[in-house]
Order: sequence, then C-alpha cells, then structure tokens
Amino acid sequence: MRRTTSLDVARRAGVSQSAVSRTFTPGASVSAETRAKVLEAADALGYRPNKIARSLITQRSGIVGIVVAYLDNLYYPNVLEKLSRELQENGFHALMFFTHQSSDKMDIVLGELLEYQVDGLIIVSAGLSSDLAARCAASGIPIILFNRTLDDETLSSVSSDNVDGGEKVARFLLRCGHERIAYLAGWPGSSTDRDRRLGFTRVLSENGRGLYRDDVGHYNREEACAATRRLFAAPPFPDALFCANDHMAVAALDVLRHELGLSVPQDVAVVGYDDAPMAAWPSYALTTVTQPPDAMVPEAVRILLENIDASASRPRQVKFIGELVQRKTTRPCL
Amino acid sequence: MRRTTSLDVARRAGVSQSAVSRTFTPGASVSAETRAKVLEAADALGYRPNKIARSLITQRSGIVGIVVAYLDNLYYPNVLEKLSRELQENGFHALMFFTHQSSDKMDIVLGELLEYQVDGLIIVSAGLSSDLAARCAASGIPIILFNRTLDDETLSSVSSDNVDGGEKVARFLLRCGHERIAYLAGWPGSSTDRDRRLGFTRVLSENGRGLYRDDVGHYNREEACAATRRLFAAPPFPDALFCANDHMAVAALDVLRHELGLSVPQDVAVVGYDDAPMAAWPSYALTTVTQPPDAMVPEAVRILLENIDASASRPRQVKFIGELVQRKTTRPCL
DNA sequence: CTGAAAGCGCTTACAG
DNA sequence: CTGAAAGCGCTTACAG
Repeated sequence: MRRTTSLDVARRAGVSQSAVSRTFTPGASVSAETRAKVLEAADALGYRPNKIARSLITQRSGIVGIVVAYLDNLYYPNVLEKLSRELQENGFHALMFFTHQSSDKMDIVLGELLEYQVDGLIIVSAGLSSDLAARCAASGIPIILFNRTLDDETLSSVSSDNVDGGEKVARFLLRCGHERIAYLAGWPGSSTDRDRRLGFTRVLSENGRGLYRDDVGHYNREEACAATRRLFAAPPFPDALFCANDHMAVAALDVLRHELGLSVPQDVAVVGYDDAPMAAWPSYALTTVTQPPDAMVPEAVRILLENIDASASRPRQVKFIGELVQRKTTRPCL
Repeated sequence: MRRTTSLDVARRAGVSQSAVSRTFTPGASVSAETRAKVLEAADALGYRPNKIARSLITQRSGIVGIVVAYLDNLYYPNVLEKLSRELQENGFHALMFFTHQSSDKMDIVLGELLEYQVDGLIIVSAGLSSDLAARCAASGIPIILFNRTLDDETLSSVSSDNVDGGEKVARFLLRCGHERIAYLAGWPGSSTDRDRRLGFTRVLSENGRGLYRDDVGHYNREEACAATRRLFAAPPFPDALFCANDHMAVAALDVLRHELGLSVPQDVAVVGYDDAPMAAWPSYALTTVTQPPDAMVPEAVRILLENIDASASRPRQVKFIGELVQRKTTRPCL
C-alpha cells in the first residue's frame, strides 16, 4: 500500500505539489482559496506530511534522544514523563535509548543516536566518561546532562546542588544529636554520589566528626539491602543513616524494620535524596532532600531548545537548590 | 557545520557513492578491498549513515511509537524499559508519545505518530475508542495493544487473562472465609477493570455473594485513597478489599494502616493486581496477581515485528495466565 | 564487484 | 500567490 504523498493531494486538488507543501508549512504564503482546496483533498485522502522527508531538507528531525540507564529508581519515570511531555509541547518527541550504568555500552548507543540525526540529546541518570563527553561535544549536536555534571564543563547540565544538599543533611543530623552517622553510597563514579558525599562529610569534619560507617549500594535496591545488612552487622549500630538516594533509602528502611527489627527513627534515623514519589507515602514517610523536577525539567528543555536554535552558545551549568523535607524517618528537631 | 555524507566518504576513499552505501548495507556486495578503503575514510571523517535518509527509500524508519498515558503506576516504567530494550535488541527504537487517560488527546497523538512514519505502534496503558482503533487498523500500520484488549478484535493485543485473575482472587478470598468483600475499581472504561471485576463478581455470585461495597479509584493514587476512605466510612467495615491494581492497593494500604488505624490482614485483607515492584517490598508485602512482563513483553515485540515484516497477517489476541502470589496482606490459607 | 542514475517525499530559492 | 526545478542523503535496479 503506497503512502499518499503531497503529489497525490496536488493532483486531486488541481494545484502544484509546492502548493500542498506550502499549506502545511506554517507561515508560507498560500491564498485562502488554494489552501481550502488542498485541505479538502488532503482530508479526503487522509494525507499527512511525512516528517522524515521534511527533516531531510530542513535538517531538523524534531526528535530528541533521551538516554537512560534504568527506570527502577522511581525518581526517573517521573522525570522521563515530564521531559517527554515538555518536549511534546514544544513540537519535539523523545526517542528512547536505554543503556547501562557502566559506560561500555554508551559508545554503541551514541552511534545509533547519531544515525537518527536527533536534534538534541538529554542524558539522564547515566554515567558518561569525559572521553565520551568530549566526543559528544565534538559531534556538534546539542546535549544536556540531567542530574549529572561534568567536571570539565564541556557539556551543559541541569542538576541540583548536591554538595549543598549533602551539607544540609549533615547539619540536620548533627543538630538532632546523632553520634554514629553512616553513609550508604550510590554509584561511586557519579557526580551525584561524589557531591552528596562531599558536602556531607565536609560538614561532619568541620564539626570534628567522620563517617562512623560507610558502604556502597550503587543506586540499586538489592545492593542497598546488602549494604544495609553490613552497616548494621555489629553493634554499636549507627544511629543515623544517610542514603545517597530515596530508592536505596526505602530499601534500607525495609531491611532495618522488617529484617533487623529496628525502629525508625527511634533506633536509627534515615535520610534519603530525591524526594521521589514513594518518599511521601505514609509507609515510608521518608525525610529527604528535594530535587524539584517541576523546575528542573522545563529548564533543561529550555536550554536544549535554545541550543538547537542557536547551536553556537557555549555550555551552561544550572544548579537548583534542594530543600530538606522532614518526615517521619527522623526525629523532629529544628 | 555540514554533516559528512556518503559522498564525502566516497571522494576521500576514491570510490563511488554507491560503494560507500554498499559497505554500510549488510549483505550488499563489495570487495574486501573497497570495503576497507571506505571504512578507513568513514572512520577518518567520523561518518555515520543517515538513517532518516535511508528510511525514505527503504520505507522503514526503524522507529516504533510507544503510546503511554502515565508512568506513576510502577508497573509501567518496568514494562516501558523492557519494551524499549527488546526493541533495541531487534534494531528498532522507541519514540515516546504521552497522552492522557481520556481519549480526547489520542487523536492528536495519533496524527503526530503517523507523521513520523513509525514502522509500528505499541499502545500501553491507554484507552482507545473503538472508533480510533478502527482508524488505526485502517492506517495500515501494525499496532499492538499491551495490557488492553478490544472487544471487536480489530487490533492485536498482548495482555493477561484478567477474567481468570479476578476469579482467582474471588476464590481465594472466599476460601479464606471473608464475608464482606469490597472492590476498588480502576478506570471503568478499561478492559482491565471490566474483566477483573467480571471474573471477580462472577465467582462471588456463583457462591451466592455480591460485592459488599464498591468504589472507583481510576487507577490513580489520590482517588484510590479517597475511595478507600469512603469504603471504610461506616461499620461494619469490609473484611476484604480487592483493588484493581497494585498502585491503588498500596494507596489503600497506606490509608487503612496509617489513617484509619486498621491492621492488615487482621482487620482487612487486601489484594492487588500486577505484581508491580513495590508489591514485593516488605513494607507492603502485597498479595497480588502477576502479569508477567518478562513473558508478555517479548511476545508483544515478536508479534509486532512479525506484522511489520508481513503486514498482511490478521490481528491476534494473546493472553497470559497470571498467578496469585500470596504475601502478607492476606491471612495464610490454602 | 562497480558506477551512473533514478527516486524516496518533502522544502525552498527562483522566476513569473 | 504560484509552479517548475533543484536538492536533502540515502538505496537499488540497471548495465557493464
């Protein structure tokens, strides 16, 4: 079954193919009469302009690639949906590319991306070697890192101020009088983990403290559960646990309460990061630091589209300040 | 900055443009020597074939549209990730289209989809009027409904047997000796809600029972919370509650335990549907019916790709049987 | 195996 | 405002 093309419409409407093209090009000059004839014929034939063909000549595909490593951290589905909808409202669409945490596969993914002639790229929740980042920047296609940053600032990014967030948690825990403070790390290579830890331990040491215990969960539920067991293997137990994200904090909470029989916050205080949806669910009521997607997503899309329009502009790093929201996994304190 | 094209590569390699095209077309005939020259030149120039241009002539975009209404039900991010990865492994990619539960926006979405010349369509978690379904079928593009079915069978679908699932839950609850059984409905227009309820109430009435109480949550957390409050507004309370999906069951659990101070399963048994990730988390340990995405996703993709290859084949409905998995929101019973 | 050429379905100067 | 024509970057018969 042949697709109906602009030529079919032109013939039926008794006009040139150019006229058809023009009536479907916003801002092109067509007389009301011609437009009406075209529209009628198009309607009768069920014609729709072929975006693919159009993109070949306009050099604009209207497609933005979104690279994601995983979706099991509840924070990300939310971000993904918002990004997609925001893109849609601006006439773009998201082409999904799933990769893995380790950046071995990123090469392949990136190659495929470029083949699709995407207009831009949003990299979410995925590690990116600086080597790869450099190649991306060199490719000339506008890229924005969401919730990740790069030390050398070769790429634009939108994230929250993770150092500040880590500091806030440390100050809060200290104020609550905690003594044996532990850290459950995320993916050690990620900027998020590094910065949250940095802010956290800096405030601790400014107050003459260090991490009482320290383990790694790689932002993964199973590993976070295992790490929690190790962290609480021998007394004296930590009396506060800062988890590098909510997804792990929830896992830790489950282990603490249901396996180890500890009470939160009486025996241990638990703090997460992200303010993912389930953090607000009463069963968890997790104290955490927000990374407001309602502000971050539109900003990320704005910057990206700006770069697509004027690809000359230089990389920009935008950081949002998160807030500590106290719920019930920590004792009330000012 | 002009993109580097096959012609650039041809010039540098000293061969024809066709030769370049051939070395990037699997199965085309090129001598080893020519191929080597081309590959070298391509590498030097950072050339990648333009899939968009290719698709214009091959009539294959390699893009499959995925239509989703929302991602806050945790079952879906999981499905989406699996669908995407499965597609990727088969050389396709997913273009996301977010719509809304109500099918008003589906028209627009569908139009955009067709403009992108997607090779196929997967509709997940979204309502589709039979009118729209007919138009889809008429468009000639292969479509598969995931987790939804259509009465008139004009479209292929992969789902679980929701009638059977509803029956299983009813039999189980009856066996456990429950007397006042309530149903928390999802989206009334959806096939999932209709079938789960159908199987559920059928077994109930076969045993001389009816629904003790009945309310609607529209598969939405807030509404499910409100519905739960209504269901438990006055004694005697229901002693069992079947929720049309896990997302609402978890909401109900939160209200029951944390607002109403009821014990689950002592005061009320709660059963969900989906076996979404959080159903297995110890804080919920929800008894539920599985809809195995590990089996359903590959099958959905298989059928779709089959239809893309031989677009003549007629619509097919595949149903998977789910299992009731007993966890801790119901009393142990055989 | 290889190259010249037509064509996929559009947009966009260029004349009129 | 309108049409004929060139061209976006490929693939693919067609000859050789």
